[in-house]
Amino acid sequence: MGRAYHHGSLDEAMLEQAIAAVRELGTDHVSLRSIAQALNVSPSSAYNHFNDKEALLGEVAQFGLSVLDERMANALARHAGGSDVDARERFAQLGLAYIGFAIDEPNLFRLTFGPIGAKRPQTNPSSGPYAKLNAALDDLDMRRLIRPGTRGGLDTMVWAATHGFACLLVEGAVPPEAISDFMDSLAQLMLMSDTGE
Amino acid sequence: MGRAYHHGSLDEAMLEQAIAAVRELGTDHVSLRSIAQALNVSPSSAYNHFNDKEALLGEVAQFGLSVLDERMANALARHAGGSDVDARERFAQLGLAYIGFAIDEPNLFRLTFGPIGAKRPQTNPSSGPYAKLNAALDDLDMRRLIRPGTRGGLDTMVWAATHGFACLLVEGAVPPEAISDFMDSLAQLMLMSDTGE
DNA sequence: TGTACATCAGTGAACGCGCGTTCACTGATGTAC
DNA sequence: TGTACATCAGTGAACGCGCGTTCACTGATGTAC
Repeated sequence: MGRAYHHGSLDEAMLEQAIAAVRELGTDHVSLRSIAQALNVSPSSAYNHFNDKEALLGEVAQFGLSVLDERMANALARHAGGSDVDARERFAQLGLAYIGFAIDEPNLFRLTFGPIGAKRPQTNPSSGPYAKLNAALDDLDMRRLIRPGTRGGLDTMVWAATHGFACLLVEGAVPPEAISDFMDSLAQLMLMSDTGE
Repeated sequence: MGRAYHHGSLDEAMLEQAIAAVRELGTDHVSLRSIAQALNVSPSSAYNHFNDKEALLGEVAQFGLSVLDERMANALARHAGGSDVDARERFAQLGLAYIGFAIDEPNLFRLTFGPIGAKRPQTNPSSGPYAKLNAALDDLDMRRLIRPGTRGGLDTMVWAATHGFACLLVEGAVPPEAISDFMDSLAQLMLMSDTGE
């Protein structure tokens, strides 16, 4: 029970607490002092592990990105089949994972794609959300499921559309009921018609 | 020269000062006190004109929206012709106006579409940026320039795509050089091919 | 035209607060001999 | 196994700050008679 003088893993504890605080209160209402207080630790102890407040928030942003990436990976895994229908479904689920992240974690979403998160160099450009989107598009393209000649700008386009929709959703500019229409519209624009109807 | 005891139009002066401060520093670094100070007025005087800080920032957000709307109106006016080419050009310029606003006024853009701005009821749903986009799409649709059957979700889709691209641009996730590719890709997806190439 | 008075946009002091960060320090840990 | 010592993760007090908001007030303005 005796609280050790050395915490042992204060850095991890602080990051976890910061993540919880951002999730609950939003980045703007998180302070180093409140995090230290929540851990029964002096306000200055944070400086043994982080350069400053922004460094800690930066790690929270990175965590947010990893959560998004995990959600997208799960979405892919859930529809791993080899058929064209599976490929379509994977693409759709990737977008829904992105949007789901924004809905479930609005504060994390805002931090991850806000000024602090954007400043971070992405960990690995060959994995991560953007790479997953690109791979899904390549897959659709090889199957000749996207409109011929449109592959070029499609990654940025889909990324922007999905990200923008998620932003609008998070700020309440668009209601959640609009999600399925949005996904349908996106598929309709970029995919070859499947049913022929 | 003698400074009047009654300022005369302190409310307008404060709003102007707030706009300037947001533009320069970003919403997070604007305080009521600094605005009062800049106008050589006591910190409490703001409360004769605004309920609280958020009320003032809300008006700044509204101003931001009006700036965007004006830019879009100008874009339309610059290409008022009656041909199909003009209609296409109007649509494209509408998007570029949106993106240009984000680039030229990143802090205003963030405020306008952030939590504070989104809380505001839109002044008039029948004018404003969204209505302009809708009208431009209707125009294209009547001219049979958009892919048949895609009109339905297209307003939300284009709005999301443009907004998302602007967000990515503002946070530096995408370079300005990507703008023209983005616009091309958007046109390619939703418009009937014009040159037949 | 002159006077009494209500109005209300300003003042300035204060409340009470939390913030990020620095600094000299201390005490627990672990290693070298 | 026992001791000396370096390390460094913590402490706690302080610095210096700006913040939003309230409050009793005052003095300029404009209106009614």
